[in-house]
Amino acid sequence: MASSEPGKKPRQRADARRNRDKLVEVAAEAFSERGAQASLEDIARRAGVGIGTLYRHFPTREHLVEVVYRRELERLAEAAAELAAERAPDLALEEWMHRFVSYMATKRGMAGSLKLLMTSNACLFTEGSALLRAAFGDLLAKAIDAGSIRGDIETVDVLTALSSIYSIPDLPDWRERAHRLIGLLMDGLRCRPAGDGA
Amino acid sequence: MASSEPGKKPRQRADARRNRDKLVEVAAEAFSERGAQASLEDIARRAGVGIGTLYRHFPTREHLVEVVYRRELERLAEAAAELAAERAPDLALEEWMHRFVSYMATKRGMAGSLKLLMTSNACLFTEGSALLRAAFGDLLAKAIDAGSIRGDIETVDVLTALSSIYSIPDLPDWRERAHRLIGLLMDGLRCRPAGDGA
DNA sequence: AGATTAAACGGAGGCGCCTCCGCTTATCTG
DNA sequence: CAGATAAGCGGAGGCGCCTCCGTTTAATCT
Repeated sequence: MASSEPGKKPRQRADARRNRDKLVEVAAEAFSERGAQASLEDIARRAGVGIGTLYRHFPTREHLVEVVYRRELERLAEAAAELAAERAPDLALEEWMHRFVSYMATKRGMAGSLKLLMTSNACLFTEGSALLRAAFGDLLAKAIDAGSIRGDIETVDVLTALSSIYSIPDLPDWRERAHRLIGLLMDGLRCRPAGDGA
Repeated sequence: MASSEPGKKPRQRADARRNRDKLVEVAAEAFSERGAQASLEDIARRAGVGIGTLYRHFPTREHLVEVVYRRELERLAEAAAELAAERAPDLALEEWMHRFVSYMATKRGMAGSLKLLMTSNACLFTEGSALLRAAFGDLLAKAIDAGSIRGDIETVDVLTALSSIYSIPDLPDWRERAHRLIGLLMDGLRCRPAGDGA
């Protein structure tokens, strides 16, 4: 009855795990640069495995897309802590917002395949995105504590601003625009010596 | 300046029209028996034309599906008049309802491709289906006038009944069930000599 | 009728999807 | 370490999608 142990480890070969990881990594790249309809055969090729291996690990395109999506989300959340540790609070916040937009771009590309989560642009910080909420809230709080940005700011306000930024209709230069807008947003948030408007 | 005439007839070759018609006919068959993802190459083959010809007439699968759908709808509406002319009013009504269910089955098969019209099962008698409404209303009125079915019936009531019939979840024997239910519905509608229940 | 012309044809070819199954190899056992 | 065993691999093969372009042919002109 050794098979009924709670910490189940029936067997997973090392090469299998390696291939799986490599596939996810390559797929993330492929999806972000060619959209969710990127060729699966191409992904397999770039990962250095046979197409059969890809299909064994991910029975459908949607399986693969979902795994990639989740991984990106977790990475983004982790990045917040790293950035907070190695940069000035306001710069950490800014950099994180840029990454957030890039992430949204990827997610956007996968929208067709992901029937989930994307129904409206309002539900972005629900569900699995509680992680993102927390990450963002931390960065913002740190920046306020450090006095690098204005204190009269609610987390929700900035989230709303971000929402409208990534909700820009799919123009060709979507990413550029979004990043520029983040620059503007940061300028608005930052504390300035003093000054009067005109 | 002969080209600016209002009744434009720039040119359409006879064989082109013939091929197009044949394709629609074959496609209707294919879609109804294999769903909307029936092989386009197979349709072309069965129609006796090259795949290139199919794609010239219908640039995307959706184009073809839509044309087929509209044709079926028109046919169904026309059938009402024919049936009314050649059968007893109650039998005409019954037969028409059976055809209606078959039509819905086809439409159901194409649901994936038709983003339109199918959003909810409530909107079935809107838009282009005004034709169907009219056709059905006529048949029902004739049957009531002739005294073959009960007079205390509203068009809307029977439509509602039909709606619930074709809305049966996709069980394997979906069509059978639906047709049996129509039999029941007709029994209920028909006038009977007299009689007391138990 | 014969010549002319462009509308229309058709299918080869390139690509992607997905399945199937014979071969490899990591892991376990003695 | 050798042998056993099944987890895992991979790519050929069959199918469908769609494009492209050389060939056919209906319609028109003389």
